[in-house]
Amino acid sequence: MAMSKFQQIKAYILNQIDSGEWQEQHPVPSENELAKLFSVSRMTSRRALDELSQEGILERSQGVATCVARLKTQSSLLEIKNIADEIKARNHSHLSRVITLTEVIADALLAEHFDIAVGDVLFHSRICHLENQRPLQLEDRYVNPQLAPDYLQQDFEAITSHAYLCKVAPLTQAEHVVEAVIPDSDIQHHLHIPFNQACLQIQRRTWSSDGMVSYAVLTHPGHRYRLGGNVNFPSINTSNEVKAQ
Amino acid sequence: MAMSKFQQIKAYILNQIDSGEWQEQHPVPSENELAKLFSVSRMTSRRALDELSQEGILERSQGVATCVARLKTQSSLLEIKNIADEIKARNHSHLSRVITLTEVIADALLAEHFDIAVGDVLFHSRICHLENQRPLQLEDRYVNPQLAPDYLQQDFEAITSHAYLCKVAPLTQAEHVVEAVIPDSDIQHHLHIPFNQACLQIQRRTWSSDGMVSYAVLTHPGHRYRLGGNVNFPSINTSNEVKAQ
DNA sequence: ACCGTTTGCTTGTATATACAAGTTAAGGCA
DNA sequence: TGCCTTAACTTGTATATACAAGCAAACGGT
Repeated sequence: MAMSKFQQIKAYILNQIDSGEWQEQHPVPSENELAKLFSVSRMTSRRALDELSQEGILERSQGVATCVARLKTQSSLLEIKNIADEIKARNHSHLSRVITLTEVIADALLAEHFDIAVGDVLFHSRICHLENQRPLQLEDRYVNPQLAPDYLQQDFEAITSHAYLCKVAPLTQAEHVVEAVIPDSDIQHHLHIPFNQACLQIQRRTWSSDGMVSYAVLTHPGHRYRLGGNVNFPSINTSNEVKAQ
Repeated sequence: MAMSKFQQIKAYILNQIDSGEWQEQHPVPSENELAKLFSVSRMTSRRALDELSQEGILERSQGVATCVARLKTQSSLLEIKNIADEIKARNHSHLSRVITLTEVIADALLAEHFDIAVGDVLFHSRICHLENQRPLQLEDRYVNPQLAPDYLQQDFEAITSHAYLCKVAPLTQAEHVVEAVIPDSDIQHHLHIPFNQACLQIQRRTWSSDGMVSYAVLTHPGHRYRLGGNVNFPSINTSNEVKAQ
């Protein structure tokens, strides 16, 4: 593999965190300790810590220590594409559990969303996405059978439905609606949440060049999932002066 | 003052980009050139380039050069600037009702958000925004007194706090976090919502060139307010990766 | 003209060293 | 006890040096 030394140290640290050995706020070894442990110079161990802190995995504070950061489960709004990528980016394990995968008949609401007739056939999948064995998202997806005829034959525990759809019907546009809801008891059960827990729900409609591909309702436990975003304003922050402390 | 050397180099580069001197894809001086220019070691100039590339300002490619990155297409997604504009855009009446306008002492949470000490003074306003006489948003805003010393003397039923802050401390950056919550009884009361109604809550932090300006918590009744947006996908996320775990 | 090698740039990794700056806890004096 | 100094850590900045790895253009022989 020929991983460079600082990458080995990063991998080691991520491993400790991932395995639960080091919990949130747990102090990691200091630069000097890591340098000794791995027989490298301090600058090398430092680089590992620096990059991990940059990535939001660790938090450093001068004069004190470097600790495992509180995980914020944040995602930028622009990247609501793939929950699997998001989880993997946090170096956590991702599992998809297929709950339902079948044909359904469009009711009035679905017919309106897809702009089809009531009674037309759609594909439907209900998949629960788990991060480190804990439910993070319940994905209810309705798919246009014309654009993905083999949808029901896929193994969505091996490839995400999103990835599959991107393959067979490259998306050109998406629309999101975000709202706060208290989900029905069925969803509560799948997400392992208590009664009356608020949830963040994203309704996502996607189009390819050939028309609307899918309508997905993504429900997240409100207390764990955060949907964040940064907006930068045109003028670049030169940030030369002060910080008003 | 007393900016460290690598920060001076970063500022110099950002300046060149901001002034239009260096356009997209324009190569910036090499590590060695910068080192000579600023009379620093290569490791120091390198750090400036490294951080800027990490921040997405520059793109580096081994063996070739470091160039100004292509600007990313901005999201039109979170246009959460001004609830008053939004209501007026729907041709409805907008009213602000000031509930609280006072000094507060920073607790641990606020201190962390503002990066100040616990016990420092902040300004606080709680304002309820009504659409057609019905509550649509409860705005809890904490303001840096250094950047808006006259905040408490304003009449926020005549001008929105957002508009005032934009005037006295033009914003350069903002960060949003959206989540679903069940608010406390006080907020429930102000928003006229029943017990255990889910709400969409936006936490918004804004910066001007002189530092962080304000931290606002905007709470909306879940059943009425929706946060929507369109995202266009210029280049398609290949996302071919099958996860073999 | 074609093709491989060399040369000279670039960025990437790694080390040893030095001092500055921030925090905490132990120690000592009043 | 209470307060202050100091010592012993931590992270942050900066330097000089070395070699590895990637790329491209100049060079040279066929």
